Amino acid sequence: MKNRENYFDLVYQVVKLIPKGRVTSYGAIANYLGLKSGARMVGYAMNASHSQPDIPAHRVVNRNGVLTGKHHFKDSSYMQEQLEREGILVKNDKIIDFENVFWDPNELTI
DNA sequence: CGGTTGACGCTGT
DNA sequence: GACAGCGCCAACC
Repeated sequence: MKNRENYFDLVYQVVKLIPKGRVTSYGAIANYLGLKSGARMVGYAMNASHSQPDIPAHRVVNRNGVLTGKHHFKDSSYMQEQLEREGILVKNDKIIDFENVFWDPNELTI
């Protein structure tokens, strides 16, 4: 049994904490976990989230607010569909008012 | 053990 | 403002 799940779990914990109607970026999670520049690792962990149906990966986008990982979901439109379902408007695979719906794990301390 | 890939991000031009 | 290149680190071949 590898401890790698522990690493992914850290990402899962944060993603689960994302409030409804909010989104965050890979870099924000990486920074919160202290992984710095490990944004790619966060995305990699998300890829393993397929074993964790409780992981709202659709709430995680890149720092541009673009649904870069939508192609990894069951359906290409699944990610956008879920976001719109929570009141997040998506246009051209990009989140509208991204900075408005953006949620940073660092706010937890505020 | 070495090279490539990747749901990213930043800096430079 | 758009495009290209580099870095960062774990997983995969």
